[in-house]
Amino acid sequence: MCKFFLTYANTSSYMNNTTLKKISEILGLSISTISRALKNHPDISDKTKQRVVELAETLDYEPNANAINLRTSNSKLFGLIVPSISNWFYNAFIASVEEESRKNGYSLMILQSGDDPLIEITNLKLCRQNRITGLFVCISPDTTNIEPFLKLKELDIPVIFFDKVPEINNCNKVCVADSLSATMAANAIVNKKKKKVLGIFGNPHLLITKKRLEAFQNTINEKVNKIKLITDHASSSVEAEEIMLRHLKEKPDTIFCMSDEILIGAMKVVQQKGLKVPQDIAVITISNGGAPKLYYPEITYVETSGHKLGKLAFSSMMACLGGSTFIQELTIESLLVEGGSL
Amino acid sequence: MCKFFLTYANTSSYMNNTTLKKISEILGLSISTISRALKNHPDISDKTKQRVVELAETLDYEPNANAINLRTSNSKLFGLIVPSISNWFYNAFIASVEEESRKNGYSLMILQSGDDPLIEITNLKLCRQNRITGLFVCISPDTTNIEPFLKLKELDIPVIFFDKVPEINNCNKVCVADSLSATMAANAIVNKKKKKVLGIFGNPHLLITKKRLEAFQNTINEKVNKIKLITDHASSSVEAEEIMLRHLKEKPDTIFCMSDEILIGAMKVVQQKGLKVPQDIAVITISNGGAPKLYYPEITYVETSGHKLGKLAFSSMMACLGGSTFIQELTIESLLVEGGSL
DNA sequence: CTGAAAGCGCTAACAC
DNA sequence: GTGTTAGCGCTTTCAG
Repeated sequence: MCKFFLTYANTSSYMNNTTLKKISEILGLSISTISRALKNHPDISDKTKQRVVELAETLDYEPNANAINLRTSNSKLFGLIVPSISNWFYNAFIASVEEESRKNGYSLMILQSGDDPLIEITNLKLCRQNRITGLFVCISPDTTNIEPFLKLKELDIPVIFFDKVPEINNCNKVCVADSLSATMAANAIVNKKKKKVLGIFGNPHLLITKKRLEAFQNTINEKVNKIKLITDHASSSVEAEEIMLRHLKEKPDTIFCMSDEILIGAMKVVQQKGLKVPQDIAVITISNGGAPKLYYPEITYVETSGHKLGKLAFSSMMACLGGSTFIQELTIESLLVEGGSL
Repeated sequence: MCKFFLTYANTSSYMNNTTLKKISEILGLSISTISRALKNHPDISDKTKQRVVELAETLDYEPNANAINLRTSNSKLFGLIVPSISNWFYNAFIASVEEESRKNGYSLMILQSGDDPLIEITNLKLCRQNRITGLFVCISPDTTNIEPFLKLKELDIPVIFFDKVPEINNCNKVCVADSLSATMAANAIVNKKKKKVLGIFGNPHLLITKKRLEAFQNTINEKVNKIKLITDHASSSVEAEEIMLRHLKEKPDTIFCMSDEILIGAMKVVQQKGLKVPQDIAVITISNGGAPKLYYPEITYVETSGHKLGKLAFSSMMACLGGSTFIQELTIESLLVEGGSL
């Protein structure tokens, strides 16, 4: 006991943490016995277990994750790198991955890159230094070199690319159905017998934009061109607002927005001009579901669910961890959610 | 060299990570020399440093954070527990804290409680197990027992409560100016000579609601009651919508919303009824700034900035870490941001 | 059923 | 300038 109190008095502030050693000294047992007792190992007698568990609780013992990771080389920690968490879609994705992680005994280290490739690399280093078990990553549009990410595979750390994925083949990707979503939106417009559509798309350099634009155009145009289609590109809500304002003179009867960001810009103009939706102008968008519910009537949208994508990414991760070396490119289905805007 | 390759071949997959030992074996130097060289220690000769750094880069060395933390008892890791990241205000707060953390060489572990006290405790344990250096926490409304959080102080881990803080005194808190914000909004309404105000407030059990309601009422009423004030409570956007619909018959000329959530509900009704803002009805809200910009005209709001609060929380944390034992209750100033809605 | 001992990767006296 | 050594807290053979 004397030794115990001596140790106790000696410790620096940080050392107030209870350790196996401390418990073992108080109980007069070995460290390994304490360790086993706390994990409910069959070798240990029930009486011993009880004594140990009791004291551990009294002393508010929490295992040192660093020591465990160091010893076992199994951090039970996932990394998640995303351009920004201030986004409905990524919010939903993260919430979903986090929930699954927690349920499966993993923690999640969430890092934002702010669409800066340099910060992205810093974040990646951080993940590596913390010896993450696996990585979920959505690369920024300006990321040209994905080598650092692929290097993780040499270390047997699975990498699941999500949403914005590299254009190479030998990696795991989970995506929303870009082409299909745009096609579904286009079909919904066709079915409503619309005549003149303004399609506002995102940054033309992004793969997602190219895919959605192409699919949308094709679907609209293959209907023996009875529908007039105007398309334009906006990289922000404010740009979308300007574009909307400019093209309104051409009297479109329907607006298609490629994303929430664009929808928000377009809807400001709808409010500004006092347009009635859908009488004066019909609106349809592609969305995770947050933005369309801001308006009256609620906007009809093709749902690309961040939540579902998160679940998919997680199961893909678990498959990799389970030993699957099968490279997968997975896509979640989209769904038309009818509001009153079309 | 033989030994090196043997080791290499032997290692399990995870062990592909380069370690100081591996470098030391290849270079025929001791581990400590490598360690020093990599930290640019003055004792080490420039030639040695160069050789070491070069090989480390070739081998893609990343220090093992777990080993360092274990050894130094300094994790350079902050924990952040928040009800939800799907929220403009918390988004801004987190982004701000994360940025500051990164700039100061810390990482951030973001955890969501989903307003569930049980998950909150799980998250807290996780933080402790990872031996965080400090904690930022916004408690959920249902959290009754804050003892576990205060216990961190015994371990010399600073805790900064933010936004939703406990009602006790001996802890560090950073908050937005609840009463003042409501007062400012009320004054803005008074200055515009409005006659009949509908104030929609949040969940009546929350401290934030009580404070804002009281300040708002007092300010409106002290103007020799020329202004008629109707107040009601909504716990969600949908409820706000219903309340708005119900009270519209009483013909208020101004709507005050306590939060983004409520604003969104109220604005759906404005759209539904085709009301002109501010001619038919004026609107003012308290917000971080995201939601008011969704509408045309943009909504006038009293800004309670998540970004500023994050900065404040961080500096408060650094003060604690710097040895300050001074318990602080800090508040950020609010600011009236004029849109066109009042 | 319990203990002793080695070692995960790293840092920091302390030697020389 | 460089090496030796001990030890952070934990798991896990191997012995008894």
